[in-house]
Amino acid sequence: MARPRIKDVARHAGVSEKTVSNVINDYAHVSDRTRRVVREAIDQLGYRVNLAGRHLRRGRTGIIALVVPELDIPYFAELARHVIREAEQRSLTVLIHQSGADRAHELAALAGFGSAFVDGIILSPLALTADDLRDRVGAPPTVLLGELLEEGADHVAIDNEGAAREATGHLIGLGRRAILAVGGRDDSGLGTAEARTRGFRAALSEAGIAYDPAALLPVDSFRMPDGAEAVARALREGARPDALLCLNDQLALGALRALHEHGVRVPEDVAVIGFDDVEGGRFSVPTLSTVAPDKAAVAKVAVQLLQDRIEEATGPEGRGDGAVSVSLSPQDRIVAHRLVLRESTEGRERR
Amino acid sequence: MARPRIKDVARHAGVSEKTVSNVINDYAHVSDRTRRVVREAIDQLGYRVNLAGRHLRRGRTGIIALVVPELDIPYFAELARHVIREAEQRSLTVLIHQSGADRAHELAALAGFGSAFVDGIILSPLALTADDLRDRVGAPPTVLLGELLEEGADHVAIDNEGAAREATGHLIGLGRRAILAVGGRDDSGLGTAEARTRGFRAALSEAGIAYDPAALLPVDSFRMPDGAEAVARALREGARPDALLCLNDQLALGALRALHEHGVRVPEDVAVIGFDDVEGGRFSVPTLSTVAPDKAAVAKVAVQLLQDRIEEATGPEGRGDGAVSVSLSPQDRIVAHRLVLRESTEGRERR
DNA sequence: GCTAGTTTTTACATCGATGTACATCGGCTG
DNA sequence: CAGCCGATGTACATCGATGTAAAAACTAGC
Repeated sequence: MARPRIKDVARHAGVSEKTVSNVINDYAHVSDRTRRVVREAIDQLGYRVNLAGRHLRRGRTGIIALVVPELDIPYFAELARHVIREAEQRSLTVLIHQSGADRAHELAALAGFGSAFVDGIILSPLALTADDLRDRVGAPPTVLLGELLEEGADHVAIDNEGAAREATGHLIGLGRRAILAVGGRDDSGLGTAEARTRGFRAALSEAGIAYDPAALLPVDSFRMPDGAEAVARALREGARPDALLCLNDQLALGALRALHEHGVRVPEDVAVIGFDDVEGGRFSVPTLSTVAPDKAAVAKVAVQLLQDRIEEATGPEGRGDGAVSVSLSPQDRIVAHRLVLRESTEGRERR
Repeated sequence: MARPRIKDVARHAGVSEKTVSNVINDYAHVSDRTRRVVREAIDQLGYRVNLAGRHLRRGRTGIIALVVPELDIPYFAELARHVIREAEQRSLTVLIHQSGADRAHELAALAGFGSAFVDGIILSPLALTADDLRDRVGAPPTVLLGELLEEGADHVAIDNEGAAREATGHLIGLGRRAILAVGGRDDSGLGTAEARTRGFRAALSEAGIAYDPAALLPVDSFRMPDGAEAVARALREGARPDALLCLNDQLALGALRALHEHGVRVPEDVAVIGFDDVEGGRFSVPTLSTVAPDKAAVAKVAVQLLQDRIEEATGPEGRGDGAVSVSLSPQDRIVAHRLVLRESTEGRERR
């Protein structure tokens, strides 16, 4: 049998459609008796509201999109878990979208998937440029995760530069001097990797260690194979580091593997530290020291901020046009991070 | 300025709303000149179709939901990547939903999130019972991943029992006799873990090895900490296995860590094999032997099957009522798997 | 019993896009 | 040049739910 509509429920209960709607939406002025009759009709027919109709009328879907480069980079998966939890508490549904670190996909996401059917977007950009963020007429409210790409957008991040400086400082404190930055790159840009590279250089400079551009091992993406390859290549080419600052844990885990294959001991010969504090680093051999961002806080702040923007754009009851408003000044929110020291820098004795 | 509607574009271009709609939808009989004029108006106004209106009219959203227990279990993240890719090729958008292995959430997903706004669902169930799958009036078409829970539902899986038998056989072939199944459980049920446990027992029995129920190390969930704890506890309690069949790679990676901490050599003292072939197992120390399901095939078959069901339920052009149809017989699709042998069973020399 | 005030319920328009059915146009045939 | 045809374009109804405004039902007070 076809799915029942509100009309069917109304007929079945002998009331008007609007009354059924009122019951569904807990409108105050409905007599108990009517309410009961309608409820029964709903149960009997197995009626459930049609989101399309409601969405059209209300102008809101209650869905927000989380756009990440790759879901199978554990950091993003763990972050997604937190965002979902946080959104759920505010009765928002999260649509996760994988951009594949592809500019076209990220742009499509920014535009609301070519159709404004999400109320807002939390975007973790990799390939976007600052220009892409301008001129977003009609796009839904957006919060960026990671480094600020451009004035005028809300964003949530840790202090990447400071964190990298601390992590590098930790390595230096262990007496290491020949430190490579795996994933490091030219630090003039705006992204997260650039900020971390800046922190790396700042720490070297503070310690009076000369900086050699060859200390940056570039990678194509931030995954285990890339970390393993970059380190293997460096060793083959004669590099003799005594420490590695890996710009994320995946690179670090790949690096651990490469060091192992080359018979290099960690941390005795080479100390290794990463970023993100993913679960894999707590069970690797050796366990991985890392910069742990407060992921729950990132998620909480991002969802909160986005919800504020949504309400601002459409009014608390919806029925706005969903366009970006420029009234509130953009927010830069920094959340906490901390160093988590494990075997890959501190050795086994610490356990 | 408010978001433009089709009406605004029509006025701007000096044509009717329907003509604009025809252009948007690539209807054949529109003159080139009209098409161009409309396109220009669309660009100038920055018009994008409103999904709510289209959805209401067409009865389809082009969105399917993928429901997994936990996104930060890499297997599901990797699977999600494949499903997304596959769906994209069929111009479907994937909404990922995390059920937290929670029955209430899985039920909500089955019901289409309390509102039929997804066209179909791919569900990887953990906590559902067969009963939950009955009586799904009005719910969208659904494809299950993993073992068959109940006649009458479409599902896609590998031959879990057979795969477990092969994996166990491999361990036995290495001369191992004292094999523990990490994550193993009472094998009378219908889930994936149960099927793998059956395969484990079958292999033991074929090899004439006596089965001791203590060989099953139960876990609360299938993550690294659980694997590490289960194995650590077994060792503390005096177990002296020479091989571990771990029901997924996360458990195996946790087990590797626990063995390492107890000074047990892998694979010399204990051989370890897992399931899923996640990326972490290719970089662990030692690398992890595993049963590799053809994830791309799982995704492909699942999306394909789901799309067929959707068309069947609503007609190729949409505008159906989205209710479950019982006309086509339910499909049981088995996809390929293979053993991937790495250091954790074969040792270093193989590389 | 009637009026004023309040609560409950209803009819109707509306959100935006698109299918249906029909009107119009230009060109071609005989 | 009438008549016909296919190609284009349009008016209108429709999808389902809900806001608005007003009618209906009820209550209380005199």
